[in-house]
Amino acid sequence: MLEEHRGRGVRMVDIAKRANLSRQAVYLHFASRAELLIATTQFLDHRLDLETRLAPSRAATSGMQRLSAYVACWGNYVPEIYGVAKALLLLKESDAAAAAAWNNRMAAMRDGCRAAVDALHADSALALEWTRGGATDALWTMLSVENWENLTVECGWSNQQYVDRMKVMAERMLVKR
Amino acid sequence: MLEEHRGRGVRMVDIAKRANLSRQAVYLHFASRAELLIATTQFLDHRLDLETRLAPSRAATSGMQRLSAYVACWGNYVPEIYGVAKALLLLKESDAAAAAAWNNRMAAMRDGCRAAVDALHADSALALEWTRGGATDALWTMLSVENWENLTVECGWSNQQYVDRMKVMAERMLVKR
DNA sequence: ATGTTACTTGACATGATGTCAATTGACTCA
DNA sequence: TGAGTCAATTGACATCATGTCAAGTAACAT
Repeated sequence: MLEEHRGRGVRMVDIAKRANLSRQAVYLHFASRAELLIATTQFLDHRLDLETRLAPSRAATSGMQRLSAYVACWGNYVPEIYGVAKALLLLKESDAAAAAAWNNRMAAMRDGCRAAVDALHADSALALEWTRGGATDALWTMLSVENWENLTVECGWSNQQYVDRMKVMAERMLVKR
Repeated sequence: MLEEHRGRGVRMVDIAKRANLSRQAVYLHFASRAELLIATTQFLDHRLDLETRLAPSRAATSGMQRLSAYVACWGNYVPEIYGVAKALLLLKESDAAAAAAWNNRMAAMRDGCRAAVDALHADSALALEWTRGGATDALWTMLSVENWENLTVECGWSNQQYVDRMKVMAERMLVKR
């Protein structure tokens, strides 16, 4: 349902109906909407097997290859989690638990960015303008779900275009020439 | 008040109190919270004199200079409007009028991005990987308020760092070498 | 004296989340 | 067969913010 509605306007009563339950019964399973969304995210992560998807990036033998693989992995992952992610993103502004859960996930994503930047650095391929921290911040921000949303929904990029162009952007931005 | 609270949690009753008015009286002046926020944005734009601030960018004699001046202008503008912008950004998800107002402002910002990209193109300085449309999308997304928020608030960049590094990012990303 | 203007107070509707109490139907176990 | 447990139901209620409506008031102008 979250995918269908892009994370917006899905109420507890809608979820209950779809599960053939009363609204109140949902609270017998999840203490709050935030908790339900967080559990959904974890379920999705497990089902989509993020770990396996990350293998190509981890197996990369050069910094540039690692960066490219990471961007591709993430770029193909976002559309699959977009609905839940957006719902959590909206809730985060008013719910501390949702904010914590989101920040936690983003911290994990940031680790991937740092690993890619470190791999570039190890190859002496990181452009001289950047510190490793700064480059990680920049890459992490560029790859945000909000930016994916902006580029695909507002700008009309296909996901393939997103991945291809984001690879170009990341490489031009970070890699020494 | 919006600046103080970073655009979050400012209710009609708070605004009314600060103006020594009853909550209901505010509705004698603004039909809805959305309208009040939109009016506030327009007021701020006027007071901060965006047009004058854009002069250096318009006066640029090269594409690269124009890009750099535009990034600086925008990067110094965002922190001044952040509170209202964030409030509008939050409301946009649930209010059509707020969404329209926001999109309108973002369209204006996008024009600035396109002008910078066009100036690069006119100098034959736009990197070959980019179409003008694609480059505009990318620059526009990179300069989003959300990204500014991410880099300054989450990553702890000072605004000076934001401007300097964003110039580097934009240039590396878009300019041919 | 009359009307206008800006505002006040108090009451109410709406919509979503979340809580609570009482009840029901199915299943299990001694 | 009777007792207990479990999942769920219904209905009522609290909360919180937005937004609406009606009736009243104080200052001021003509």
